[in-house]
Formats: sequence, C-alpha cells, structure tokens
Amino acid sequence: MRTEQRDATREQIVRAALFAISESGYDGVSTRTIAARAGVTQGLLTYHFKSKDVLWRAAADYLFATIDEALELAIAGLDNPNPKDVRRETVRQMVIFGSKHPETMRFMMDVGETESRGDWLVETHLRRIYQRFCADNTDLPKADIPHVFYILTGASMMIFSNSSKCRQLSGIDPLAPEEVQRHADILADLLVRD
Amino acid sequence: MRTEQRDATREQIVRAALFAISESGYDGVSTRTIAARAGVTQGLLTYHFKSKDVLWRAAADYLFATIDEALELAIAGLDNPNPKDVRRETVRQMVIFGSKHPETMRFMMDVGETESRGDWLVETHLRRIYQRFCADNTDLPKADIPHVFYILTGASMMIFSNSSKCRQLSGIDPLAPEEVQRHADILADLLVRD
DNA sequence: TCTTACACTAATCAATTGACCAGTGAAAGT
DNA sequence: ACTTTCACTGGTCAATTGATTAGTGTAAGA
Repeated sequence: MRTEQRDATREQIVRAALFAISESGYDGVSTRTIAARAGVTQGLLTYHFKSKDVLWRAAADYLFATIDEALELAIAGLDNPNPKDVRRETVRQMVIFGSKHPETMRFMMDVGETESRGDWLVETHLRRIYQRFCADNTDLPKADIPHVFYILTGASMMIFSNSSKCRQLSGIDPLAPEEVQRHADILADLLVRD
Repeated sequence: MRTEQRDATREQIVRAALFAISESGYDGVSTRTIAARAGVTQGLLTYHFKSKDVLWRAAADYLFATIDEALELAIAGLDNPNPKDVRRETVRQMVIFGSKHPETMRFMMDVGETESRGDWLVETHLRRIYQRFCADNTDLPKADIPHVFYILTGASMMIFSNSSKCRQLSGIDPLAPEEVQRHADILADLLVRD
C-alpha cells in the first residue's frame, strides 16, 4: 500500500512533466509548474527524482514505453500478406499514433542539436526505434533509409504537433477523427502508389 | 556613418538571437548568451530592443524576410510550362531551403501551442505563407490543402533540423550536398508521380 | 570649436530558478 | 505497543534571469 501510492505519485509527476515539457520545452517549464500540475509540492520532485534532468529522462522513458507499446500493437494487428497493404497500414498507424501523441514530436524537437540530453535520447531510445525501422525496410536502398525515415516521421506527425497553428491557419482541427483519417489517406496515397 | 553602424549592430544582434533561439529555444537561451554571441553587452539588447520578446519578434521578421526572398527566387527560377516539372521543382526548392536554413523548423516548433508568440507568428507571417500555398495549389481538393501543406513542410525539412540526431543514427550527414540532393530526389519521386 | 545627441557599457535590481534540508505523520515491521 | 521507515511538506539557499539606470566617449550639427 505504501509502494503503490509511491508509484502512483511518481507516474503522476512523470506524466505532468512529459506534457508540460512537450508544451513549453525543458527550459520553458519550471519544476514548480510541473509539481502544481501533478498536484504535489516542488520538493517532492527532487525527492523522487534527484534533479530536473533525471525527471526529464523518466519522462522520456515513459514516452518511449508508449511508443514501443504502439509498435507492438501495430505489427500484431497486421497479418496481411499483401505487401502494399502492409505499407499502407504502416503509414496509417504512424499517422494515428502522431494524432494520439502529439507530444512525441514536440518532445524530440525540444531536445536541441548539441545538448547532452540529445546524446542520451539517441543512445537510449532513438537508436532502437531506428534499427527497427531499418530491419523492416530491407527492400529500400540502404542510402535512402535515413531520408525515408525522416520523411515518414515529419510528414505523418508535424500537423498534429502544430495543431493549434494549423487550426488558426486553415480552420480545420487536425486532431478531429475525420481529419486524422484524411491525413492518413492522403499520406498513404502519396507514399504508397506502386 | 552613425546609422549604418547602428543598423549593422542591430542585425548582428538579431542574427545571434535567431540562431541561438533556434538551437536552444526561447527560454533555453539567455539575453547574456545572445549578447556574447553578437559581441556586445547585455544592456545593449534592451537598448535596441525593448525586451527579449521584442527581440524575438525581430528575429522572426529576419527569418521570414529570408523565406520570402527564397520564395521570390523560386518562382522566378521556373518558367517551365510542364506542370509536373513545376511540382518537382517546388519540392526541390523546399528541400534546398530546409537544408540551407535548418533554423526555420526549429524556430517554429519552439513557438509552443498556446503562447502569445504563437498567435503573433501566425498572424504576422505564417498566414501570408499559407495563403500563398493555397493560391499556388488551386487544383488540390480544398479539404486536402492543410494536410498537404504540413506533409510537404515536415517531409522536406525535418531531417535538416534534426541533422545531429540523424548523423548519430545513420552515419550520414543530411546537410552534405549529395544528401540534400538525395533527399530532394526521393521526396520528389514520392510526391510527384502522376 | 563647442555642444548636443546617442550608441553603448557596467553595475545593480527584484524575481524566478533548481536544489537542499530540517521536520512531520502515518504506515510497516518488531 | 513501540519503534522505525519513508513519502511528503514548507522554508531557504545561491545562482541566473530579464530589465533598469547612471555614466561614457565619440560622431554629428551648430
């Protein structure tokens, strides 16, 4: 009963940290704001997590646990032998994930180019994702893989991590189910055509 | 001679602010860091620009002046009647711009979803860009336009604004001229096929 | 030449930051 | 029942933040 409460509190904090950081950036959000969102005091953050940096790592772990879970479900869902349909379904899954977790791209863009957090993220989580992508796309020319990887990522998720600006510009809400569907269809039509 | 020096100093500061903010985010960089990069004292920033927020706006203006300039050159460069080639060239131009100005996407992602800076950016610069895109793509279904806009943007620029991570993951440097070329070719082949 | 204008510096401000620490109260172990 | 453990609070710390201000030197205008 003691440990369950402890774990629940920790998760509460980690979730608050993940979403707050995704919205305002690591430097843009204070530990006090995160604590307030989680409904705890600021001192508790340094009690459970030694520093803000460690809390950020916990948030990253939490995010990528979600991603890994989604990837498992995605490959489990398709026992379709038609390779074209598999490709379409892959694109569709990425779009759906991007819409359900718009914090993903924001969180990763927030990790700048030169920071120490960037290196940690690459080695701890991104490399694993990237390797899986390589393994799933052996038919692609080797030199094309990184390009296709970033094309797919950017094309499928950017609209959702900029949903507010998109709404202001176009009038449509990209997070609305019918627009998510549309995004998936358009992107699949564009990328999977042969 | 007095005003020229003044303008030169201001531009020096604005450029330093733009690149520093693109790297570390608005909240991630201090006015002192920006001043040091520009080779001036911190007090001079609040002398020329009243606040950090105003300096950010000046940096945004500078960035979008570059974008507008690139857009002018792009449409000037293509007097090709073949619509398919026009499309290919448009994609190519976007990729090239993204590689030459990787700060663009970082700067815009840094502007969160709810901030006042976001609204200002939309009304002052983004709407103009988006309207131009709409005008240039009247053949697209109206409902598809925002989706294609973000697909094109994300797909063409994300790899460059994450060049460091891409380098660590894949071993290739996306900013190298041959990789920029490759990215343009792959994306054009994917998006322009009919 | 002299005086004004002004780009610029250096010192200082209050406010916010992340981290630290002494205390508290209730659950858990004996 | 008694003690210990420990999740958690409130207060405090030095450091950094953006902003303000008084002062300086030189180019421009008289």
